[in-house]
Formats: sequence, C-alpha cells, structure tokens
Amino acid sequence: MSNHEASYDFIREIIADDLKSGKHSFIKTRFPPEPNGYLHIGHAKSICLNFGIALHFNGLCNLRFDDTNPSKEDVEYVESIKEDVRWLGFDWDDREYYASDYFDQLFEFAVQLVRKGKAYVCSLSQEQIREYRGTLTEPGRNSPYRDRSIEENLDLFQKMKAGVFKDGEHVLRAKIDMASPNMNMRDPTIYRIKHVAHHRTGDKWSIYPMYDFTHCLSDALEKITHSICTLEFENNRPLYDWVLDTLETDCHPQQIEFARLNLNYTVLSKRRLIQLVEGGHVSGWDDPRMPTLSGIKRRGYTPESIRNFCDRIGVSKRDSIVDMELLEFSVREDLNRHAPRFMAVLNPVKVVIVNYPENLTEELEAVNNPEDASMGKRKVPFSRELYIDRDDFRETPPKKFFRLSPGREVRLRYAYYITCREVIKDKDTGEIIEIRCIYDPETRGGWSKDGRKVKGTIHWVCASQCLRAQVRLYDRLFTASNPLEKKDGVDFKDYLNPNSLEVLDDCPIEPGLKDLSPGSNCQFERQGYFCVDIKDSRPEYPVFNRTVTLRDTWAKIERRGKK
RNA sequence: UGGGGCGUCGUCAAGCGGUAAGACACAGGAUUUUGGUUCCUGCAUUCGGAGGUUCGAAUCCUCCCGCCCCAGCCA
Repeated sequence: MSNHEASYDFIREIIADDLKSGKHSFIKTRFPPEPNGYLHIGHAKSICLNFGIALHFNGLCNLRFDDTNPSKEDVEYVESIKEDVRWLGFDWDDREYYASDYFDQLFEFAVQLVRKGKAYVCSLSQEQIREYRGTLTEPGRNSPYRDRSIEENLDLFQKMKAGVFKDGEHVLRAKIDMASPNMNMRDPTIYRIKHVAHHRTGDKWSIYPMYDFTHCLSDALEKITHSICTLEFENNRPLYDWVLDTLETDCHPQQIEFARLNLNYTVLSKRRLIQLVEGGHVSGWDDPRMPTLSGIKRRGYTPESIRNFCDRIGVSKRDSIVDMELLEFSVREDLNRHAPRFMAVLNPVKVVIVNYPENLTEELEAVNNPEDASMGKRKVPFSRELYIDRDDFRETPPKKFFRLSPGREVRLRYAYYITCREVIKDKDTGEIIEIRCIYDPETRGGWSKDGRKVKGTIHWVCASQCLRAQVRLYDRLFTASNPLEKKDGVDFKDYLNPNSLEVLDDCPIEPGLKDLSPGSNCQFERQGYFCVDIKDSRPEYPVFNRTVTLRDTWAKIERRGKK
C-alpha cells in the first residue's frame, strides 16, 4: 500500500464521513453480548471492530450486556465475557452497562408508546399470534385486540408488570403494519410476561422487554453514534429506527451491519458450541480445540495474534468462510518472534553415543530465540545416552530424507555431529529400541573446523537429565471444511474429528522447561509452538498443549511423494 | 412466488468511470546449526452471466443466474 493510503473498511468510511460532515464530533460504539454463553473468535471480530473503531477515532466503546432474557442468561457468562474482552486487550473503564439497568426507563418508554397509541396489549395465544402474522408471501391480519383503548392498554400493561397474569397470557405489541413485507414490522412483540428471576434484578420484574425494543433504546440512552451488528439484523433495522423515531428520542444511533466471521473446520455459533460441551464431545468451553476465546487462549494463542488476525480478515457485507490457515499464520508470526525455544522429544527412541565417556555430562550452550538475541542463551545437558524423535531416523531413508540413518552423519542441534553405526531391534517385534552412534569430539557446538557439511540437524534430549511431561497434540475439531454444509440428514457433529486430540505421556523434555509458568508459550524446536496448560500442568508433571505446528516442508515433500 | 442483503484469484479483500492493491494458500529459487524464520520470483487480459451507455465499465443502466437472512412471547 505504498502509493495509496491504507483503505478503511466500509464502516470506518461511514464514520470518517460523519466526522468530516460534522454529523458527529465524537464517536461512541458498544460491544453488546448476551450473557448466555462464552465468547468465541467470531465475537473477537466484533470486539476488535467496536473497540478498534473507538480507539481509531479517539472515541469510546461501551461494554453492554444485553440481558433481557433471564431464562437463558447467567452471571457465569458475564464473568467469562469480561475476562475474555480484557484478555483480548480492550478496556471499557467504568462503562460496564446492562440492558437490565434500563428496565425502569424501558418500561416508561413502553408506556409512552401506549399513550401515543403505538402499542397495545395483545391477548392472543402464541399460536394465534403466529397464525395472524401471515407468511412471507401473504400479509398478516390485525389482532382483535389491536384497537383496545389507551386506558385499557395502560391498565393491562400495569397489571402485566404487577404480575397479575400468568406467562403467555398477554404481550405488549408495537402497532405498526400487519401487511408489511418485512415480517419484523408486523406488530412485533416488545414485552412478554416471564415469571423468571433475573441474574441481576432478581424477581423485581415479571415482564421483560424484547431485543428489538431494548437494543435501540439502550444505544440511544448511551448516546451511541454507530450501532454495529451482524447481517442477520439487517431486517430489524426498520424496527430499530421505528422505535426511536416514534419515541422521538434525542439520540438516534445509526445501525450498520457487517458479515459475521466464519472459519473453516470449525463451527461458530453458541447454539452449536453448547451442544459440543453438553454432549461431552469436548472437555468444556475452554477445551483447547474450541473456537471460544477461552479455548483458544488455553491452546496458546496470543491476544496479539487474534487482533492481527481480525485486522487481516477485514470487514465487509459478504458471507464468507475464512481459511483457518490465516489464523494459524497469525499465531506463528507472533510466536516466532516471542516464544523461547526448547528441545523436546515427543516420540522417543534411544541413541547411545558409544565413543562418548560413560559418566560425563556436558553443559552445551543453546540460543533461546534466533529471532531475538536479547532473549539470551541457556545451557543444555548432554551425555552418552540421548533421546531423539523416531521420525528423525529411517533405516532405509527415502529420497531427500536428510536426517539420521545407518552410516549417515547428522548434527545434534547445539551439540555434536553423530554418525549412526548400528541399529538394535527388539527380537520379537522388530521395533527399533536403540540406535548406536559415534560422535566427533571436534564438532562440539555443532560446527566442524574442516568445513564438512551435514545435511540434517535434529533435536535431542539428554536421557539422564531430562524431565518428563505430558504433551497434548491438538488438531482441527472437524474433518469437513464446512461442517454445516447441507447434506441429507447429516449433523455437523458427524464431522467431528476423532483424532483431534492425541495425548503423549512421559515425553522427555529439556530440563530448562521446568521454569515455564502455566500459560507460557514456547517452541519445541522443529515441531511447533506449545504452551503450558493453565489447568492441568503441575511442577512435577508439566502438561503442554500444542498451539500449532511449525510449517513442515518435509512432510509436504513426503506427502507429495506418496501420491 | 413477499421483503432485505450479497456475488472481484483456492480463501479473505482493495477498487467509488481511466484500464484488477494487499494478505493467506500455492509453486519455484537464495540464505539458514529449526526441512523453522528471512529474502527474492511467479500466481485474475479479467471482476456471477448476457446485453446496453461511454473514447473508456469490476465500477453506470437493463434483464437473467446463484447464495444468505426474515414467519421466537430468542438475540
């Protein structure tokens, strides 16, 4: 973008215009989650957008809980939401609001609507209301209660509030147009009776306002300038405007819709995520395979990488499915710069250096992060018996394989050149149980004075000095790129990847790893980025979660060879 | 068959009548004590389709096609 300015997304463009034209001099947005589930990466897009816009234009973004349906909501969710937004790196200061804080004002607004003759108490049953509503192609019919007097409506509505009626006996409806081609305008319900305790207001209310009535007024009360929401609310915008226009509020925010995030190989809807949790397909909302922010965090993703990802995907009105690899690229990019490197062997096979002294242990120097010299160096113990990864040895090496094999010399990272001399196998199973090598004492540190080159460098861990750890290898949760693709009676859960988690126990790891605290990221050299599990890791037996593998060109070459 | 939206590279996405940005992915190559990183190079003669307007169209007009959303006392 050398010649042109970085282009705004269409929302920032609208806002910049509003600022330029003088329509607004101060920008205010809000992030309005309903506390009925955990936040996921899709919400991160909205959070980054709303808070990002406020930051960008020097405005403010409120956090507002849209808690108008007590039967679905819970404080557990509000706590997790606050934690996740903070984790992502955004701050709402003291601007933590709840739609439920506005219940009194909302009630008054509803009374005003009734007084204006723009709302009425309807006593049709739920089924009748549905019948009267008509269909997409046929207009609805007016409710027989549509023309109740203002006095009667007022009286009935007060009684609804007072709790004299049972759930479902009456509702308050906006009086708009039963023939509107927009279903949302066919006298939408704005208040319903619910004898349910609310997580904040307790049993004060027996009626609760509906979303369409609550959201626009909450926005107006908070003096929001731009109310950004997802595409499916586009049909609700006329109603949003109708309520504010009819009530003649002194603030009329502009609702702008953008396309929600979809990611391949996963699902992003609370409804479906809750099925995975309740069905026991994952260990909980924060299972590292979940696209929830708590899951992603536990997986080892950094807030920085999520924010970068959200910048990269852009904002538009097109329904789209973003490639998971873009998310993975974003973490790799961040972790490559920041994660300290260590050596760990996931699938160990023993290597004995036959010409190395029996009882010697050396301390070899290793670089903590080749991308950042300020991260320093560390000592790694080395002795006669080591572990290397089984994948790094082939008895009969395929073409282009330049790791260890009989007669071949490779470099042990930061240590010595070794040459394989003998392979010991289990008599019965034929499994390789030990690889015998000789080392060249002149190559200490991994250099040879004679300039001799080795093709491969492999990682290793000292057998006598290593720690043991559990390593959890995570893979995509679904086998289908779009688990929601419509197919004859196939449920998205049918595409769950049975191999999305592989648990490896007693993996030999470099002793320096014991100092990492829960939640810390690191790289296991040549393998991937890992983090210490926040819940299950113990000093005596650490647990590492694989965040993402390193790019693996060898695997690609090998795969190609097989095809 | 009502209404509201949306169709630009494999995936996102710029483009706002002057001759198709960028990112990821992919493919080559260089450098490398991570087959990592980094660095080069390549990757839409064409913008859902067909017409039209114009000196000039992805951008304007017309028609057509495809996809998404709406019939909760959910949000």
